[in-house]
Amino acid sequence: MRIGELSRRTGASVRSLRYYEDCGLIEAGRSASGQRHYDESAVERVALVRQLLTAGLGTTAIADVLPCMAQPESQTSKLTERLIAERDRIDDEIAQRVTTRAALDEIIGAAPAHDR
Amino acid sequence: MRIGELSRRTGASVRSLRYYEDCGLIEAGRSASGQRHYDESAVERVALVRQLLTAGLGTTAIADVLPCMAQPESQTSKLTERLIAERDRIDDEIAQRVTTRAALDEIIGAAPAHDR
DNA sequence: GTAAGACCTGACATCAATGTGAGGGGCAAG
DNA sequence: CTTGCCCCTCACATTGATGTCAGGTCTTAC
Repeated sequence: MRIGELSRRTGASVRSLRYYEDCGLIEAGRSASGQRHYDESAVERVALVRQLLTAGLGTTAIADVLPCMAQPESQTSKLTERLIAERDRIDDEIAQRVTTRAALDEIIGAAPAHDR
Repeated sequence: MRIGELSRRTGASVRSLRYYEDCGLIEAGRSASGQRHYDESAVERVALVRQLLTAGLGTTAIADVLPCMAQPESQTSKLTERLIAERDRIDDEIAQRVTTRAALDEIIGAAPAHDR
């Protein structure tokens, strides 16, 4: 499939897909005329990239950890360290948000009942 | 206290403190010569601002919800809506991160034991 | 009063992901 | 062959919080 279809099927803009490629997050074959073409697996791959992006990973972090997620056998201890570091960072973010969420919730609870 | 001390006591850079003021998140008195001075309560206030920032709220959202947090009686139904919207957004972020965290954790679990 | 250090404003720089526009090919249907 | 739509690259713009630099003023201790 070409980039427009991949965009439609993943929800990522064409611009973003090209950007992900620049960052080494996805790969594309090229037709003789230079147009990108993707196989089916790209859809899932892009979904994974987007999940990690919205989880707060940067593109370089994703570039590091993606190989392990695609092929577990590629996992080195260096990469495992990286995975652990990112997991721990996510843990911190979760903890921070849980705390703040509770604070907001308490204030909301103090509002007149009909506002909730 | 002046801005340098507030910076030291909160961990926020001087630059950031001025920015928070521009955004209406903190207030400062001014000496005759124009220097900002803060009272003790500013320390806590800045801490709250930073907590909300790291929870992913933008400065305008913080400007909206801060008044409620400082004085619950200032809460209008408009503001309550805003609080609920932000809480729900945080909920989404938490859910997203929990999912991703689990995925990372599973991959980490597949690594050779001595790497963990 | 002078030097050091803290403060002031204003403006430009940074990072990351994405938007947007220009200018130019590619390809399928009529 | 032309029309319309998709694609290409390059490059500049955007958003938000923060860094950084410049040129000038204030405060404090000597």
